[in-house]
Amino acid sequence: MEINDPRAQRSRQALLNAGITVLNRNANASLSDVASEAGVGRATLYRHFESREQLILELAHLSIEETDRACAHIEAQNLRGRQAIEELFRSVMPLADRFHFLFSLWSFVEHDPSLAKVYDQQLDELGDLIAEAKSDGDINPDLPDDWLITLLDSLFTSAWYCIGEKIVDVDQAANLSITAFFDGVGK
Amino acid sequence: MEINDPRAQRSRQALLNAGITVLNRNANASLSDVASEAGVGRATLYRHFESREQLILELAHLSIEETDRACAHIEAQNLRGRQAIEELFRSVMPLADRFHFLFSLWSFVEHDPSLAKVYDQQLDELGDLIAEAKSDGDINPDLPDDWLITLLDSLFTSAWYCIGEKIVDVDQAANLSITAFFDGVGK
DNA sequence: TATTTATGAGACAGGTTTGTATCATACAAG
DNA sequence: CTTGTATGATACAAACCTGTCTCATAAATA
Repeated sequence: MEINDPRAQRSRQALLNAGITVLNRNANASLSDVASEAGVGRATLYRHFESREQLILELAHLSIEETDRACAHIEAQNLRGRQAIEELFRSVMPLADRFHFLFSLWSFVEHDPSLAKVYDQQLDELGDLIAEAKSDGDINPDLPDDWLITLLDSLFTSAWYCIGEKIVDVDQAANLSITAFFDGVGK
Repeated sequence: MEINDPRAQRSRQALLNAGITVLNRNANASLSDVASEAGVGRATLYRHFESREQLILELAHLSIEETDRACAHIEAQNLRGRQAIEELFRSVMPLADRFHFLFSLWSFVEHDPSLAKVYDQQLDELGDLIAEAKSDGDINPDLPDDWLITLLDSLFTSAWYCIGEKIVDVDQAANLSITAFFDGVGK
């Protein structure tokens, strides 16, 4: 398999995109579904990915790295507290499908060491942001960190759902989520 | 099948509980998983439920009715606006697994007419509560109703997850969710 | 105690999914 | 144009799930 061959590159990219789309819709979808969504034969999928497990692992790696890249500028610009978390919403919202993919398939991939390492690092950074926001007075310090992280995650999940249902667009979703997180829906 | 036979009652109840537990964990779990979680043979499951579809439908009915019963007192006491929604959180929180079950398996059961009827009614009542809260000044009227409903659902999902992980208990989860919904996590 | 009946274990057929292999074809590169 | 190779189609075995059936056993009932 020549990785420079344009045919192989096309197939591979189509398969990765289809994998995110199809497995997000149904975590137990068959590889036939993935291949046909990608517009390639099922055999071609197996030429590019050893097994179902390997495909999912590779998708998880891509998703987590993509999320990493999207958030890199937050640290680079030394943002902190509420401002950093607002930027987190705006940066990750367009990648909500990647994020959701990771969450719904986590049980499949949590035991992969290299993946766990990157994920734990992201979780640590999120914990740092929350700690900063608490000490800056942007977040109520009485609230459990784990609950706040779960809340953030569920805000992304619901925002992504609303984007998919065309209830809101990506920018609206980010703004609504930010307001809901910090200020609630009360007047 | 004698419905008064204590053996049959035990098996049936164990299967219903296991169904909620297992299908909540994985909507595509096999009936072997359900049966073994219930501690009964797979054949016994088929003696109580015609098919996989029938089991899911019955679980959905039970869940929606249970939710209905838990919320009945809200209307009976003529609560409205924020007070009603707070009571909704407190009443439904102990049933969060039922609620979550309905949400994740909705595509399986949405075409069942009798179920859709009860569900639409619950959705209408939730819409009424939101409208009242908006006109009472308890909810920002600019926010889309569909987004608010999705947000409520995701708050239940994350609360239920935190309860399962022993991060908070049911009462804490209700209080945290209420505060997060109306006032956000800001100080 | 004797009878009824729900159950567990297991066999079975039909369907789907996974992963491998083969072969003709179409595309890329020299 | 000619060679190399990624692909689609297809066949295949092994595994798994579903739904049905049978039979010996254990629990409920009388």
